Amino acid sequence: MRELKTETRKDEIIKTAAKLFKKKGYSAVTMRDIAKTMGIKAASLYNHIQSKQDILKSIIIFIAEEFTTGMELIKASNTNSLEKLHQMVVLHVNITSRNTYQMAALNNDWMHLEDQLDYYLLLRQNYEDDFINIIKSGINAKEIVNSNPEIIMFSILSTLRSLYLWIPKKEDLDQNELANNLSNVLIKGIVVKL
Amino acid sequence: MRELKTETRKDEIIKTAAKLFKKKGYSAVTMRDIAKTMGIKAASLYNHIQSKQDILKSIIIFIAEEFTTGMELIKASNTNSLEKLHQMVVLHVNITSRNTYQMAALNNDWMHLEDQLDYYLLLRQNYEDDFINIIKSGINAKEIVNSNPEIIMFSILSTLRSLYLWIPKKEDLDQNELANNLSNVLIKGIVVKL
DNA sequence: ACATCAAACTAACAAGCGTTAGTTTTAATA
DNA sequence: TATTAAAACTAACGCTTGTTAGTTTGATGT
Repeated sequence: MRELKTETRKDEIIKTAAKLFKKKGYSAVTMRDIAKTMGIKAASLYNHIQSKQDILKSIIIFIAEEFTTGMELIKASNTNSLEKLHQMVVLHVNITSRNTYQMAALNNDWMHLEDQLDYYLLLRQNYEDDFINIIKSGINAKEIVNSNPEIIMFSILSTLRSLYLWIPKKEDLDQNELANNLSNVLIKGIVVKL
Repeated sequence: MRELKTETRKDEIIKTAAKLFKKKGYSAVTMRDIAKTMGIKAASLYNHIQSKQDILKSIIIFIAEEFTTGMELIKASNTNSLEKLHQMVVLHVNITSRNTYQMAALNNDWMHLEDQLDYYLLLRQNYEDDFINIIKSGINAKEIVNSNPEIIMFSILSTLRSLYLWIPKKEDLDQNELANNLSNVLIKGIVVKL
């Protein structure tokens, strides 16, 4: 009889692999590294996964689709552009807090995807298109300064994409406080207004 | 008689390697990849360099020391904190414009340094310490908002460290314009003040 | 024409890679 | 207790890796 497990052995392998990928990158991690960390032999991994590539795909596509889903909700929300940007900060803080290791792989190892590379690039392009449209709407509505929209997107997105490097060091800080501080800095800047 | 060459064969190897490291990461690039790109055999590389590790070290340490030198000049400059932050943006735009491939290796492959890892980490730590001290001075002088200095540093530094991903796509944009736009967005934010 | 020397070459190595095949262990079910 | 299935194991494969040793090439200066 088939049970409903909370975490399968495959999930453990993927989690362990993601942890190692964050530390050394996909290419530098061997199947023997992953196995040793789990206290088993490399060949045993293949009872649960199809290939090393299969592990990378599972990690990256899962997260990429979470971002896509989140962005759909933000687009559908009935709010102004600045509020949408705040929701995006919350989305990134939330996903990154729950998946620090996986976020490292998404950011650094996506180019090692094989079959799913085009699909990943499509999701990423759509996300960036949605992002820049929110910024352009904000400029049109005179909520956002009339600066180069690409520079604005680049600046904010770079910070959000680097969260995975920073969140694990600050486990005490709670998600809401971080998201609020961060969107304040990103949106209002840091200069004291006179 | 020894000539003074503008670019040695070793420099060409390092430049070629950096280009490939940016595309696939240090671990995924083989000596045969580098050689093939240059139209020679892998063994020939060893007439000019000591090891693969030697190439990585040359790339990363050179850039890290450029940042250290730049930061010393900024610290010594007789200006307020906001002006120092602007100078840091200029420093990053300048170094990144001249070394896009090398910046990728610095950001993504530093953990594969062996002998020089501790030295690199020291330079990075010193840089971040100097950075955060500038921010704290700005807060004390009431030039910068009294927000969490670590969040401010993280936000700005993430953007500056990601410049290498973005600059090569915008070869038309000139350095001064980019630096000015960027420090405006980072310092003044993006919200329209009423 | 000859010597020199940098920079290429061929050939090979030992170690490590992802992966497969077939076998044994383990623990729950009938 | 016997059966079954999941999940571990051993052993090995074909290939790629960084690197070395020794040799040939080709241009330069005397």
